[in-house]
Amino acid sequence: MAKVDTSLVAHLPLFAGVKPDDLDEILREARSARYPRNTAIFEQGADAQSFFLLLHGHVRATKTTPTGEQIVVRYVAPGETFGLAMAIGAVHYPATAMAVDDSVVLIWPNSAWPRLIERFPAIATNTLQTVGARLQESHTRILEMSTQQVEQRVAHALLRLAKQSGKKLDHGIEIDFPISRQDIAQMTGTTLHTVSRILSGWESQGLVESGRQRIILRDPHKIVVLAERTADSSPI
Amino acid sequence: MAKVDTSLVAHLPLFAGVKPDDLDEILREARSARYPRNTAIFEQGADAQSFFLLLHGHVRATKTTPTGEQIVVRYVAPGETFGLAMAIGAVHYPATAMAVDDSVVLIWPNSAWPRLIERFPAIATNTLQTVGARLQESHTRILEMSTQQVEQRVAHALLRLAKQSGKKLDHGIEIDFPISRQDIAQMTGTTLHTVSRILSGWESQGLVESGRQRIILRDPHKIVVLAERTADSSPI
DNA sequence: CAGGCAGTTTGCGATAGCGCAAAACGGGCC
DNA sequence: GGCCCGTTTTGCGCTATCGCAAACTGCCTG
Repeated sequence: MAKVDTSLVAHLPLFAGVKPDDLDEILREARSARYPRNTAIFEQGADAQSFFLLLHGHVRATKTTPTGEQIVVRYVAPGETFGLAMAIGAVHYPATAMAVDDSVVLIWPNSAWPRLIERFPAIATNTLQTVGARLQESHTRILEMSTQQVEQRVAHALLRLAKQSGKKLDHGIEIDFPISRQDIAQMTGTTLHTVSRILSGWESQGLVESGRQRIILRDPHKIVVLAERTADSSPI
Repeated sequence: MAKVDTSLVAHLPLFAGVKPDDLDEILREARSARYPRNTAIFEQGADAQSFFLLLHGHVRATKTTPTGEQIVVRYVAPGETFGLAMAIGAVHYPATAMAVDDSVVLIWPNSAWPRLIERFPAIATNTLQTVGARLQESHTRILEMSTQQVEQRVAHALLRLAKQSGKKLDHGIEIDFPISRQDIAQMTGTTLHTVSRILSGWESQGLVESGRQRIILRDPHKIVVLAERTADSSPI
């Protein structure tokens, strides 16, 4: 297996406060793997045996109801951890992880976790902070779903994606991985039909340019305005 | 200040893996305080200076939008921690905490946190697990808001409250603190009007008995059935 | 290069739940 | 015991959004 260069991961929040020498030791416990686009990394409900760090690509975490309805929990960007079931005391993965682009991940066996945080308590602290940040994002999402109209929620979702994984273009920001209307619907609690209608509308106003699993924000500023507009703001 | 008996808190998840002698040392760093019903413990956006452990009573955490709309993030039951802004790397409290009943809390200054987790790494691990559990609950809530009708969401919310803070009666379960229609609306992403209509309907079927800030589940089993019924299940 | 399929667009009718308004209720406080 | 205020109930019209159906499109594959 190709060895992972410590310099590539040393700056990640997960390893803040860990000495470079130690980092090497940590990485030796991991193996790396490549997942082609549209392959599952783990399935909701499966025994959690490993935890992951995304090095390259993009991963979508989804949660499914017994009746088959699904939401997108989040998109994982390079440098972020996922599948931390062990750390948060879960025996099974609470969500399904799928590579939406060809992706490369580091994989630690769960058995490494207790040893890791014993030797490097900073890792526990760092993880607590990331999980805490995700908790706050979830609360924000709940707040949005409770108080905003669909159009605003879609605007927020796109802006967040652009911030997390946007590729700056000469004229606009492109979301840097394949994403469908359906995916956006599952991020915002609506249907792909409604998302399609909204994006069509925006496209005709020149706010976005989009097509098959592809979205470019041509006028991010106006989308911010849309996102912040309250229901009773004056139209036009 | 009255000293807190270690035996009262020794069994809490927060202190799992901490030796009784050490516990005493931990508690000496805290002070306790009493908050009468309907008083704020901290406000969203304020500088986070302390973190809290609820000993007695009930606390409601709410999050408010710039435009004044509000959701209930969660209800805190005795034995649970809240206001962990420091632990998750937040400088300001992300929510407002209010005592919904006369409440007694332990309060640690944030400055105690780094020392605490250094001396007792188990506390960091335990906190990571509780925060992780809350994250999963949030995801479940998002899933429900995305896929279920209001009636089912209200059913789920009441069942959760009953489980967390239900007082078993001869015939049913009473939610053990004052809670209004408005509160339930803010937990489920709807309006107090709709909650009122739903509860009225249930009351006429003998599923619940309720009044001013008071709810008794008279037939929890049927409410479970309601909660699980999918939109396309046959009526009656 | 043709075909097929996944993803997207669009129309149209149905409706759950909102928003507003007003009345009824109940409990605590003086 | 009576008053007052916060809470709850209920009616009614409205509309954002869903749900279904059908057509369209662009990409990838063979």
